[in-house]
Amino acid sequence: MVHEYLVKNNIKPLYNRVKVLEYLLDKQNHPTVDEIYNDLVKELPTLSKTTVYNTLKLFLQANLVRLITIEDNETRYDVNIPNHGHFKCEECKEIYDFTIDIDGVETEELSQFKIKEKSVYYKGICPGCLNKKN
Amino acid sequence: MVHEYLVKNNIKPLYNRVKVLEYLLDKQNHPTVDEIYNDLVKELPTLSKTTVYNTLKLFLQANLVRLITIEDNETRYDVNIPNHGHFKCEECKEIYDFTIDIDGVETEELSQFKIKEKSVYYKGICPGCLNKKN
DNA sequence: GGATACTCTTGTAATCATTACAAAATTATA
DNA sequence: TATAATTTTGTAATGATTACAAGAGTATCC
Ligand SMILES: [Mn+2]
Ligand SMILES: [Mn+2]
Ligand SMILES: [Zn+2]
Ligand SMILES: [Zn+2]
Repeated sequence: MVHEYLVKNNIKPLYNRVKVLEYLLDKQNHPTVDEIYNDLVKELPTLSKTTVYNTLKLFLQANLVRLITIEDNETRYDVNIPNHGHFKCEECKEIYDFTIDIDGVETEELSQFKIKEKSVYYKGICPGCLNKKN
Repeated sequence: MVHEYLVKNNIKPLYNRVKVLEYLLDKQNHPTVDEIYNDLVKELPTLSKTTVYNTLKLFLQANLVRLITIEDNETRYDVNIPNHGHFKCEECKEIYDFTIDIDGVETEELSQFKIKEKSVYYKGICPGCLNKKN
């Protein structure tokens, strides 16, 4: 449960925080701050966008969420699940998850480096959009 | 030679364009627009930042360069070389290239997807910064 | 419970990278 | 050389993110 999960990660489970994390867990949507804010403000009319930013920064520091920076002009957020990459469709802009065993790839060049985080982003066209083109 | 390389890619080899591409090829630096501009303006005093943006956009469309979006607040550029990933050191902020055979990784989940571009970003601490810490 | 201190939230203003745009300069075409 | 097309430039507009201070909420202690 989200409440306990926050406590376990040393984050006070305040109302807004629970709502933001629940949002990220429910909609596996890779949302922007604007999307999070616009959806949540319906339920939480006094919510401010700054709070969404603050909350996400807190979650980032605690490694509960991670940034998705496929595009240089849109920052998206995702719950932090290991061994999954992201595919962004150039047509419909949808972001798909896919499992990838990136830890299984050899990178002996980096043997002296301390690796803390790995990101894999693909771009292209999704099956749905490929079909529409034919 | 840069001049011919541009011609071959259907890009008029105008003076600024040659300079920007040479800059990217010489300094394997993964520079920001600001860094490119600030360095080149020494040689090209009338250069404008808009031109740097325009030129890079052109190169992107022609697939001569690619975006590096490791951080959400800094867009960097790199000459487009296949099968290499980027490691960014959290301490010194340096971005290191490393070779990675990402095409060798199985992703049968994406068998119906048309993949056009793959990016791999790691974060952590580089050997130099690890040493300083001890 | 009530006073006090601490933390969180909010709204507005500031910042900064990028884009839009139109005029000036350059280059190509005839 | 004239004319058209493209490129460059400088400035203004945009938009996402951050800074900041006041207000609201929460915890602690008596
Ligand atoms: Mn995801
Ligand atoms: Mn590189
Ligand atoms: Zn699609
Ligand atoms: Zn370092």
